[in-house]
Amino acid sequence: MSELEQRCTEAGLKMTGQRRVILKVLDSAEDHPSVEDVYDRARKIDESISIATVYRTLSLLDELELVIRHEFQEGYSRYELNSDHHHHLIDLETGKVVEFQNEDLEKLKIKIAHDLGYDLVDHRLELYGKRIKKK
Amino acid sequence: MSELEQRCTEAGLKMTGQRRVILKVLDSAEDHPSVEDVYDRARKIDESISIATVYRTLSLLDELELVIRHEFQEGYSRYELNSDHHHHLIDLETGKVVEFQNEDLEKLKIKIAHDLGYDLVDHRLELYGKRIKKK
DNA sequence: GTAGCTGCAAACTCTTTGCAACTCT
DNA sequence: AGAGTTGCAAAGAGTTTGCAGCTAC
Repeated sequence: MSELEQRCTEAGLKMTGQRRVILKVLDSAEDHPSVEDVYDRARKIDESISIATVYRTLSLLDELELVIRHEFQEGYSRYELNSDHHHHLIDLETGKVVEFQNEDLEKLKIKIAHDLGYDLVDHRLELYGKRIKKK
Repeated sequence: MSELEQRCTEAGLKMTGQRRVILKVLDSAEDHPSVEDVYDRARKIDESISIATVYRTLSLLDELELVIRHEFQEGYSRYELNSDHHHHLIDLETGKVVEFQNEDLEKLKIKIAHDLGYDLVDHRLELYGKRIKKK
């Protein structure tokens, strides 16, 4: 039983075949798949999975914070496993998503919120850029 | 003719009654109204405006960059006039939106993108927080 | 006069949900 | 056995669009 499956079981979820497949898809994803993506990949393993189950499972995983739901400005959601904290730079020409971390940024965010009289609970930072062309 | 109307005319838009009303609503908004909000406020001035026109007008204004379209994590869009550059902190308890600017942040964003090999074209930063309670 | 704009209703996209059947535990 | 889960299809929310008539220029 994978660590992910274990965490689901601990949270009280029944470990069904469909869930196992979806978790596997997420675990082996190296990108930030949309619901459609997860659905397509899951179907390659088990033809019978329905998209409603994918939606329901992803929602549950989001509630358990095992997964992070992103809404890059595309009109739908993308998901990724919740591991190390990081941000995203979206390549406007290719749609590629580059992950990054920055310590200064983390500190600055907290400071800004604090200066405004708030405790930072959550945040969202996305950069949208174009690759610098080498001459 | 307001400055906003003028900028629309210059961009080649016909200045219809509906557009004038919508621009007025945006111009006098002190918040970040949703499409519904704009629609409701516009209807108070002109009963006959349809929501399709509000959607179409806001899209146009967004293309012209006269307006900024936000998608805070709510499942719909909010708009504001595009004036000075700033970011938003959303109060998780009240939904209130606090605007802020931060020079260090601006520099840092550009630097991060550049270090990753990208020219920063656009970005999105939102903080979600809870007001610090005074004792 | 005519290109562009409007209201209306239908269509679209993404997501959620009611329900009866099924399946983990 | 029974609560939780599933697939299906229908419904929802927000947004877009085709069309015939209207209007600013």
